[in-house]
Amino acid sequence: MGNLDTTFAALSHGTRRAILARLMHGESRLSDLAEPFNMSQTAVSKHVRVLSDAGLLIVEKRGRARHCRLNAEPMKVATDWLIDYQAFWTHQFDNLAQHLAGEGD
Amino acid sequence: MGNLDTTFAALSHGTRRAILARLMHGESRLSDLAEPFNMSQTAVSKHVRVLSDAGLLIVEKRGRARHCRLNAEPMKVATDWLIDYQAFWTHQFDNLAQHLAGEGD
DNA sequence: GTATCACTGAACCATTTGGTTGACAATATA
DNA sequence: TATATTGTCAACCAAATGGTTCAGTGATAC
Repeated sequence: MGNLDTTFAALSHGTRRAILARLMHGESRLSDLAEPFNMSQTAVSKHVRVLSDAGLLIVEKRGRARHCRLNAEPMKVATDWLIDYQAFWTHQFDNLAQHLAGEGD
Repeated sequence: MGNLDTTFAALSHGTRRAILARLMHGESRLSDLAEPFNMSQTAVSKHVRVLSDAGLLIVEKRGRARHCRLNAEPMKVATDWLIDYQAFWTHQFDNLAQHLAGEGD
């Protein structure tokens, strides 16, 4: 749990990103999360499991319901990794790359 | 190509992230990319294909070699998506969530 | 022209993923 | 107690993923 592999893998599915987006508005029960999706509750439950394993949300058993809430911490780690490439998407990454290559490793 | 699904999926494998990291230092031939990895060149070629399909690198045929160079643009899109959650990992995302939930959707 | 290098494509394989259904467990309600 | 709600677990399935090997293609070097 919590490594870049599992974080990025968890984020690579639209349904799971939609679940996270929903949880930005506040915590939600699993059945409420499942309602808008055109799939079985079991399927949504599996997606929640993937997100939970990745540490992106926290499930709390309360009565017979499971309440999910966002835990964005792993996203920070993922973002930190991506940010290293910022220079390459902002401007002349092409030149920079050639420059670095020219300087010898 | 270029959607969040394929971008995050491409980033979810350590080998592929290592390839991208290597390309930060400048472009590289496929065989040079493959060298440090303990797997066949075919396997690396497949990873490069995944990255290429995701738009994260550009392959240019030059003579008999394939030269790969970084294209970080899709990372910006992924980062933009992640940044929306920044408030939830910086401070009291818990309180914020409860506040938003309390305010009614 | 022939051999070598760099790479792709096809076939294969094991594992994972994303979905289904049906049975069950646990909790709340009537 | 009986019943409905909430969710999990197990079994199953098709498709995708990540790797292999072997054969072939196209460009370079000798």
